[in-house]
Amino acid sequence: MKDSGKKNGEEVGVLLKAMNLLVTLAEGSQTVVQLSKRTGISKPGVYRILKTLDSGGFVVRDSDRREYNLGPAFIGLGRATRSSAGLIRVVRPILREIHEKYHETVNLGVLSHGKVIYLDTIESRQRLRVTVPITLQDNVHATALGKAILSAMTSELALETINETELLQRTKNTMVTLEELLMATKKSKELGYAIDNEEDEIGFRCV
Amino acid sequence: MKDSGKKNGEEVGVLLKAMNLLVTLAEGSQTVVQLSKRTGISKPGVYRILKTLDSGGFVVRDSDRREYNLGPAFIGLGRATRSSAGLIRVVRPILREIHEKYHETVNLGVLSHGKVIYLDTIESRQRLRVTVPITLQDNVHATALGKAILSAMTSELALETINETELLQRTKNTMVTLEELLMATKKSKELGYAIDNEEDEIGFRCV
DNA sequence: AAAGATAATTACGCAATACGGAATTTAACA
DNA sequence: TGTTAAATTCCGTATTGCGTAATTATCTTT
Repeated sequence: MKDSGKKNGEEVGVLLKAMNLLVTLAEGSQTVVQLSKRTGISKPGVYRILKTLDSGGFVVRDSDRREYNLGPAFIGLGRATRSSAGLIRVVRPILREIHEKYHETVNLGVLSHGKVIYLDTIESRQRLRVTVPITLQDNVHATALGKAILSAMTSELALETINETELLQRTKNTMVTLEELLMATKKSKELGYAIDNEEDEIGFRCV
Repeated sequence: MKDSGKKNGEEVGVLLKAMNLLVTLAEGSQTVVQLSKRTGISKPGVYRILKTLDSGGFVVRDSDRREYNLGPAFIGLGRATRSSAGLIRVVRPILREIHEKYHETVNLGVLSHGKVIYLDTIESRQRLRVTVPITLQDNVHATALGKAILSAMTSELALETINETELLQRTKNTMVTLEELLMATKKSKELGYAIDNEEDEIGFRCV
């Protein structure tokens, strides 16, 4: 509901807004008003940006022209990215193996500017009630995957990364101090895995 | 080397440029200068936009920090789009079947604002010499796929679609007049398939 | 290792652009 | 048909992004 296109140093405001909208859209189709409320961007602003993105196939409109969705361009760009990265092809079999073993949802992610961006997911079959909407990115400090990545870094690098992010209090269990987080990271390094105990969202635990 | 961020009606200029850059990047990693030349956007402009996209994980920089690539965000957004579209899951087996039968590259695409956006591709094994770089989108009028799509539409809709695009002369075989194109479309409708006879790129034929 | 060349990055002042409040049109619903 | 809520357009203004030119970093060459 607040910052959405704040220039940090020399970045382009509209673009930040556009990316914000796209990331928000990844969670499901939404109307102009909904997006405006979620992102804090003015209604005409959202409208203009979506219109532009639409012209490039980056978003599409529903049959009733009210809700917007991510467009076909992302499928193409996603493919292009995968083929240039090559990572997923290598890692997917491993994810699948883990999934077979524990029958729980398995995530693959990378770190980018203090956020965990999910690259691949194999969903649990026994999905309890609701389907979890696809999330594009999450905070490093409040997810098991994020902390696992941190623990695999040199401590200087980890520190630098943590400094890049705001330690938002997502739930009452979220670690919001640098000390806590570094401690947890160290522990993870010893254990070989990391834990998220309802730190990002109540009702979800993660290993 | 020319138009890149021309506003048509009420669109956001920088965004058009950014999309242009991303589409260009889909063809392979490139430097600021290369992108500037390819797209006609000024060097500082390219730099600013890439910097912004980088901050959102939409592009990444090579290890030597000179070349830019599409970023992990597209993998996530691609996944999100696929799951909401559901189309590919249905169509892929069919593509594969065709591929098995003829051992040639098979493409799946949709029409978006007068361009064919490629959603999925199964590449030919016997790839002659070079690997064809992944293209995100092509002109409707100069590809077999584009013309196939046109032929499946009502003629009014096809006409409307054609009017949306500039009929660029890609090669000496490209159809640049409305009449030619409508004629070809009609023919395709009868045949059940469409042909691209070196109309988009010399050396490539397509069915 | 120094010089030359090429690319990345920053500075900066100006014009265009994107901004958002308010008005208007369109659509959904009762 | 009337009512409400959303989409879309208007419009004056300030901001933002723009591109030239200067600077710094990086790669090449001898």
